[in-house]
Amino acid sequence: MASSPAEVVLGRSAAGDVALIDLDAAGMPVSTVAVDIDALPDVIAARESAGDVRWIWSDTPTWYTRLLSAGVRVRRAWDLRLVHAILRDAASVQDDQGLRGETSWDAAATALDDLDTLFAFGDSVGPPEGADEALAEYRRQRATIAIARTAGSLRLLAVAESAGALTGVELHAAGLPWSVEAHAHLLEDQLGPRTAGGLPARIEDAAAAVRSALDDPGASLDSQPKLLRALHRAGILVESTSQWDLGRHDHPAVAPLLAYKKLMRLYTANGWAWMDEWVRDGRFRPVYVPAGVVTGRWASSGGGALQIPRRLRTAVRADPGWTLVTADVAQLEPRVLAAMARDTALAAAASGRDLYAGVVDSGAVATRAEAKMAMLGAMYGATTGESGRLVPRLRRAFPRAMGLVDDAARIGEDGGRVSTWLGRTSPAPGDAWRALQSRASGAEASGGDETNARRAARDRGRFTRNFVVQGTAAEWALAWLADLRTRLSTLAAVEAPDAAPRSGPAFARSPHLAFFLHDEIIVHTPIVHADAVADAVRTSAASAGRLLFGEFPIDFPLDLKIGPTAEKE
DNA sequence: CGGCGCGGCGCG
DNA sequence: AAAGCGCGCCGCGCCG
Repeated sequence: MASSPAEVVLGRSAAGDVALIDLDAAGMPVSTVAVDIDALPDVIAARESAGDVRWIWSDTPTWYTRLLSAGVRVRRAWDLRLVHAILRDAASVQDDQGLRGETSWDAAATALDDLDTLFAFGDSVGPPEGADEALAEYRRQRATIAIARTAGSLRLLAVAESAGALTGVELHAAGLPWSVEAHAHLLEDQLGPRTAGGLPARIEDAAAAVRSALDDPGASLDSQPKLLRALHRAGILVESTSQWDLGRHDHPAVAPLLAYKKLMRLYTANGWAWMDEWVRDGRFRPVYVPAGVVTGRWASSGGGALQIPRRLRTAVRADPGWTLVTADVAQLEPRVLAAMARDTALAAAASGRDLYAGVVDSGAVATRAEAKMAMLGAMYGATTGESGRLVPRLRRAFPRAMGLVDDAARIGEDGGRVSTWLGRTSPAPGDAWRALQSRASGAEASGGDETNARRAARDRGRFTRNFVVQGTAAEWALAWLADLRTRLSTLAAVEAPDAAPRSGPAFARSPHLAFFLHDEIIVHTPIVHADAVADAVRTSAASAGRLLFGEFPIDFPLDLKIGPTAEKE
């Protein structure tokens, strides 16, 4: 059993430099040192090499971005802003510390644009940066967790969330190795040569084909209302201009229009302009926003990191002498659901490679496609169509798992709140929602009031239904990331110059995380370490499962690949 | 001119 | 083929 890390609070001191406050095991301050801001990276590096430290700070991007760019990496942190948000909303918390009243910690994350100026300690836009305020907030958080009924889970969540915050900053700093050559080749292949002004040739060709097929030389293809009218004039009676709607119609304009939309999407979302703006020195560096989604999932800002088309993944290329280890979890959400619900029948169906095949073997449905549709429908709250029709069969086969999501939905419909496995709690309904419900139950409620209220209640039920599953899956992924990050950091740097990465911070000279997307990771590694990295990826997945669910028999099989990333299917 | 809602579409 | 959850970003069109 490793001893607990030392705890050090970091914050601005009254004199304008940085205070490091060492805490004892009870969280009481035992000593304070003040250091000049320019000396901070060296001081922190020295403490890191002297022993295991958890750095307690207001906000990870604020502090860690500058440290990383000075070449200093830390192992552990406690992000007061992120943990505050968890505890503020957590249903399992008694707020006798007055934590919920400390609203200055509710401030949004620091904008990345501001990071360069933050260490001037001027007018900060983020949460309090002062060491005394940070210490007081940490003591509130510690005490709040200690008396919660689920102290162990909340502490685990706080630590995992903070490790995620470190990882998010590191992912941005390291970036995803991206070949502008491969990307440009794909663009030219699909769109034609880059043009100085006007649209690329393939897009113009498709547009001309559409207008010709519509017999409408002036048809606007980019304005939805105008396009809809043009389609109607040509006798194509679609209700929308979506590709699914269009695809159901058999008209010579449909194929070129779908092609136009596809090419236009590539051009506007991930074309040359995107490349120029987001790829620097062979790296795509999105801004990751840990816990940016209410469920605890990460969001991203800039570059659309969560929406890189699979077809563009061919532009992800390791540096010379390096390779990529790509892994994603097969059916993470239903596995997490099985474990949360302690549903041994679903866990048994999930055992091995493919959960959906296991569901078929259980006899609940006939085909893999039905199993997938039914399971997604159960977790998302489908009520109509084939998905809605199949869900009752899952209810009979897996009553515990389905009972868990059905309960979550009912609580949401009633205006209640639900929590993830580790205790992240969904937000309470807003005033408008409450007003709608009480108006509908009043004496002079109209039929319209009741319809609207019922629809809003069901909308919220679908949200809370999904919240418990999506949020717990996000917790599993955090645990996976955190454990993997630690394991990777123990793999030695490679000294061979031909295996040096082309760009990036110091820590990226050895195997490191390069991408994360909900249930998928990409590690950039020297080729000599690829097998060790793959082992670490698998081991950390197993470890994450045990950390959350103990000995409950659920496994989290990975699709893992060493080598160039390829588009799926 | 900027802000915002919407339709549409990419990702899990 | 799409429906049920969660996102971000694009262009358009409307508003002030």
